[in-house]
Amino acid sequence: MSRYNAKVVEPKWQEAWDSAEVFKAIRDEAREKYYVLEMFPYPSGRIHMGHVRNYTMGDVVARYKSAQGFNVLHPMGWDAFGMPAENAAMQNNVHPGDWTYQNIADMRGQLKPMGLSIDWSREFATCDSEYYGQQQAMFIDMMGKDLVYRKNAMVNWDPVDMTVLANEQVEGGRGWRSGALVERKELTQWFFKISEFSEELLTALDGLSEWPEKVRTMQKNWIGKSQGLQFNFKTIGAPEGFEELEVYTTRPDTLFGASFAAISCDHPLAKALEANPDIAAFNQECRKLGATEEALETAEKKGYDTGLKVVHPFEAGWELPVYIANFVLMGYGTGAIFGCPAHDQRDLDFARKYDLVVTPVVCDEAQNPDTFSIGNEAYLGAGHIINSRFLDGLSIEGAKSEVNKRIAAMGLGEAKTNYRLRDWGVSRQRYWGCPIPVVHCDTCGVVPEKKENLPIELPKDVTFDRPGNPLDRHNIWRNCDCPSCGKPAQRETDTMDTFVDSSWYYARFTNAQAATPTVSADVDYWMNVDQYIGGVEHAILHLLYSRFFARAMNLTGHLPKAATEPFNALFTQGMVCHETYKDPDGNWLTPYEVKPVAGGYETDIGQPVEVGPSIKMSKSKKNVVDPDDIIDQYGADTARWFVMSDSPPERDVEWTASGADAAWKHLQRVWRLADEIAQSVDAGEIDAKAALALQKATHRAIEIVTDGIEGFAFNKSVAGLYQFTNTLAKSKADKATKIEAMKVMAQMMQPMTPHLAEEIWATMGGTGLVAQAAWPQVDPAMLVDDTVTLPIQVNGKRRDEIEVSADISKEELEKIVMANETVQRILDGNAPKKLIIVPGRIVNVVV
RNA sequence: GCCCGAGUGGCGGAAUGGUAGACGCGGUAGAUUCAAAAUCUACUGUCGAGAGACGUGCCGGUUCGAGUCCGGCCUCGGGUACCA
Repeated sequence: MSRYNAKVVEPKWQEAWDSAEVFKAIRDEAREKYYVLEMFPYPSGRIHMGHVRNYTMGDVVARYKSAQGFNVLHPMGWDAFGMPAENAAMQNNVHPGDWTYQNIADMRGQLKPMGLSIDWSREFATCDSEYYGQQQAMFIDMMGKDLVYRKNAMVNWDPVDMTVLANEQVEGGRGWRSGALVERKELTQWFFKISEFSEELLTALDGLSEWPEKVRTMQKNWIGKSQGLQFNFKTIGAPEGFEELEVYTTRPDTLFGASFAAISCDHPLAKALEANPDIAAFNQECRKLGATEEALETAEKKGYDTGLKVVHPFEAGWELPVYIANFVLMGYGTGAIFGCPAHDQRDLDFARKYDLVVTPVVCDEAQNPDTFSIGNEAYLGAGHIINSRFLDGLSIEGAKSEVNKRIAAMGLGEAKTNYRLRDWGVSRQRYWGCPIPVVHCDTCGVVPEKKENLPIELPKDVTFDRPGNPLDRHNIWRNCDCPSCGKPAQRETDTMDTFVDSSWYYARFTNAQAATPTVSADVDYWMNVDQYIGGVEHAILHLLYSRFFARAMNLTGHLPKAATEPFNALFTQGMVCHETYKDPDGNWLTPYEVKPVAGGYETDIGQPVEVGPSIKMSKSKKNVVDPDDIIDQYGADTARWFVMSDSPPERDVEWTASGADAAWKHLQRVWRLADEIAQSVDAGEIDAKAALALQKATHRAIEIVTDGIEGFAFNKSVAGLYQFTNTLAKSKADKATKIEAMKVMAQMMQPMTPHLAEEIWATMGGTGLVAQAAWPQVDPAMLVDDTVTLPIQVNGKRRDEIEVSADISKEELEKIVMANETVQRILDGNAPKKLIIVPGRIVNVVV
């Protein structure tokens, strides 16, 4: 018996595919295309199980679609800019570029042996100047279409390192390196006008029928459309220029329940009041809260009474105090609100703390309006208006429109639709990113670079011995000629958010070497991505930015109108999780640095290990496991088979080492079976019944495996293949029938275990490569069974089962059921109340 | 805090509102072997001798019938705009 040796077999077939250029995607208008794309990886240096799972899923789809006759595009690239490269530069004194390209080489070296059906000729990294130069060209085009602007925005500022920090680099309000308390600081930064597309991005979600509902819901909530009222309060005692305070509210119906007004610490009025040292100090304290929404929302609600008042618009003598409050966001609405504590939990918490009036103005229909009062929980439900003069008795909706009408008539404001979605700040004060291609000229102001000067390449000679952006202190690079007047000028030193890089890479893959961002013949043919696959963690930012960018590319002539929604179908796979470990000093440990002991883990030097929850594998938490061991030990097919088994693709998986061995055993078994069949000799009479049974099982397997792949339930396809293997192993059918069955097995296994499938295909005498064979077709006649097993329930509980012919009549079935011993015993002479028959499924006797 | 998910045997998981636990791991017993590995066969949710009872995170509801639908919770995970 010949043995299956993955180490020999896998490279052999990979070479065969390469030399036949099986996976090279060639534009061919005569053929229908299919574009499969997995979210490209960040080149951290090692592939992990998440990558293996993600790229195997994409590969299964790509190979399956190819077998169905589509002209498949399945490319790969690298999301190569970003912070880790700069961190490595600081820690290990390596250049971010060298570090990144070395990582790419390492990871490519790990990916290629997996036998993925990728067209590697289209590979690029976003840090290639050929790529980011085209991105700069599009930035300039977007400036031309007025999609880009500058404004002030907040960043995390480390006052010791004198540098901008990412949110991730702020831990408990302190800078991760310096330990200094982080402040919010205003900087002039570049923005894309994504908010101009709020409505469009929202309504277009309805057309994304092949996206998961949860992703569309998350994006909808993120865009956050709200109908409200924007109006002015008259102020009393405010500095000059602040005679009015403009607020935005989604609850104008609760205006008579107002008990205070509140402004953000970044509101112009709050800043104007900073002459008062107490207010300056309070504002400063608020700014130390950090810049994230989470930090602001979970912080204890605090306010400072400015002493100013605003006048209620419907009652001249009614004055409300004006607070500066740490929970009011400058970035949403007008940065000022009125608080109605009875019907907003945050406002209520605030009012209880500062002892403000709480007047209910919406009454629960189930309550008595005279006694309805608010405890420590705001009332958010439906009801009618009370305590509100001319609004009393109205519904919430009725009151809203009445208030809007009166405010508009008084000339104080108007109804307004607001969106939570903010413009996309793309400025990063960092080196390892795409330089923003503009020049600052004393004469001409801010001007775009000339396209013929692109790419504006990053200078190589930089150092990371000091914090901050090396571009800022690289005077040779910074100094340039103004593209407009030719006089000496200075380059912009901000680079772009890496989300920009990943917002159009899918389009670049359609012609990765072009001298323009895209080529219309190629985007026209290959776009859209038919199946996009990636993690749910990208449900909002990456996917929303990509949807915006595709629209911007359409407006600047780089994508056709048909590609403004670039991803036809989206599948979000679950994450690969692992426990986290910390040593007694609180440093993260990798799973390789801990060893199991009774009751837990300890370090190499015997220190106790604190075990944390199982969470998304990430470099920063060090809970990453290498798939290399499995690939080395068992081969790529085993690794691929293993990650497709068991867990449904959309679910998170917890990495465990057991099970890989089982996958390997199964593949060995299939090979052994194929080998036995090839060497077998028919003896005696041919068993026609067994042959038919095997043929039927084959077609049932085709149905299960096909449905599994179509439905992104690869684990069910795998289970079906296990079952089919068991059937085939036990079959008494003749050799020819078994060979046919085994050939179908090879075709069905090909997307998941392509190397073994080729080997079996060749052994069974298949023509050509199984990678190029057509997908097997189900013969519906082979799926029909003569008899069917029906469970019999009594009162919904299963009591017995009967075997009946598949086309039995209802009357006949009733007779059989009533004659059934178990039913008779339970009925005990009584007549049944009801008999429910679901044809082919179940019988339920109701007593 | 807010938004979005998930929760089923010892474990990974299966189940158009219709036999809960397919398939795999692990376990037990047996065959084979000088012995072992490998392989093959059978059994394997819990309780119970059995009939049967109980079982899908918790509480309640709809239904002839609920893991599945509805309401209210709990726990865990993802996102929260400078991690990618």
